Amino acid sequence: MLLAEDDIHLGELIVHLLKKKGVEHVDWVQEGEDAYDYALASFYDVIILDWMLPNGDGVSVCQRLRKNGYHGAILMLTAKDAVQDRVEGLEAGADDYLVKPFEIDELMARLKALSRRTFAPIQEEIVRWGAFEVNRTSHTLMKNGQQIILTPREFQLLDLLLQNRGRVLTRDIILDRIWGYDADVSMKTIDATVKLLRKKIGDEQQQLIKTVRGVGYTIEK
Amino acid sequence: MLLAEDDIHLGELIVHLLKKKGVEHVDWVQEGEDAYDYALASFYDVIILDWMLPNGDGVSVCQRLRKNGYHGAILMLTAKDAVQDRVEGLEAGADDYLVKPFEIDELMARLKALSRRTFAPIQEEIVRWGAFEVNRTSHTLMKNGQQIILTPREFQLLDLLLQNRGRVLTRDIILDRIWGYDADVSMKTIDATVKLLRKKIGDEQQQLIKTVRGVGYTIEK
DNA sequence: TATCAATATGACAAGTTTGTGAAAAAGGTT
DNA sequence: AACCTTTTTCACAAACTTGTCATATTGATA
Repeated sequence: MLLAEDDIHLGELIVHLLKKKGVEHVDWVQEGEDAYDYALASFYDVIILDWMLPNGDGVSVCQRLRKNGYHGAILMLTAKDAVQDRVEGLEAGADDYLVKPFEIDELMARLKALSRRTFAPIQEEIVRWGAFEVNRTSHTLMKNGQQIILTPREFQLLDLLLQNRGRVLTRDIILDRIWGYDADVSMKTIDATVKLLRKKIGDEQQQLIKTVRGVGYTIEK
Repeated sequence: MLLAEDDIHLGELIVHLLKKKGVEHVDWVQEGEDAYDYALASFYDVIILDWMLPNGDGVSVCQRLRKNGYHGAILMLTAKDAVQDRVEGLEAGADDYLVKPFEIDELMARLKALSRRTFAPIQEEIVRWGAFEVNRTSHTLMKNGQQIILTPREFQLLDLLLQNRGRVLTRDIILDRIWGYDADVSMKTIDATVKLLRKKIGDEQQQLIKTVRGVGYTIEK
């Protein structure tokens, strides 16, 4: 899930509550352009988009996202309650909106309703990578037509690396994204998971997942 | 599209405007029970449901519809604007709500947003699947011409998995879709039902219904 | 090349998830 | 009420995952 909200306090609160409610993965950006870039770079089921953002307002971000093929749900946050504004938001491609100030229960209820609705028309997402084919909907990995069964952690790690191909992910970031910022595990756990993943995909030579000494891990472009 | 609204004037107005806007087919009922019966009898993309209806109020109709497998969109009309009421509506399984009095433009915008989100592949009445033939109207299952009798729960589960072939369904989603958002049953119930279904279709080896550890269940494409 | 920190490796224990069968609970029918 | 079917729960077993640790290996640097 992606949250685009420039108010630091509200942003922190929402992220905190979402995690508490069991939302696996929340990214938070504070500017319109960032929201746009993140949304098209990664894959989000739902985007919570503030109406007013510095550097690219919510409505135009929403419009451009729809134009460029983003098919997940979009929930707009707005301080305006005029009918015309609501209509404008929905016309821009938002699926729902919530007027500030709102209660967190209502946000949760709306998110739930949205993802219930979003669930069906979600696009197949298949990432091809050399001899591999990663299917994010079926949670499967194929190598030359042969299925490789990954554990959840292994799949998360591969997915994360693949989403960031060409970029080196530091251990800090990996820990943050997979185990969560408040996880209580040692860095060694990452190395161990990398090891397991490498073994499963037959990468003992570290040709596929590269170690960048002193920095982290990467899958090259 | 189904409209459940007891106010004659408002009902006529909405039907009129919907037709004018090009909505092909609008059914209009004025009582809760009728709404319930109509909705389960035919297939509607969207149901517009007034919160207060004679003979079965909107919230309970909504709840029962979800419980009994209605998966289209539901838009609630309400005169109430308290946060708690809104949450109640969404919790009951509505996808959206609109507070009266509203402008027709907003209704149209919301309906548009809803049907964009709802758009689902047309449901086949008879689904063929290997040696099996599933009839979704008569709720029967044939294997090589031999009938296998499934209980309602078993059938719902098979149907849900089959509708989502190639996708892994998490326990959360299965619970939501079969038992309903507010079901008071443990996750183990799902496992138990899977077990029963597997036994009936002769899938003790889990070749047909696969377990994706840590994620959920799936029928492969 | 010697040294040191970073990373890899494999084994293990603890923790989770799923399978299984029996039994209880809930409904429906006669 | 007695009977039947379906649904749900429960307890335990089995299978699998995960994180940690001790130790080995590697690579950078002096």
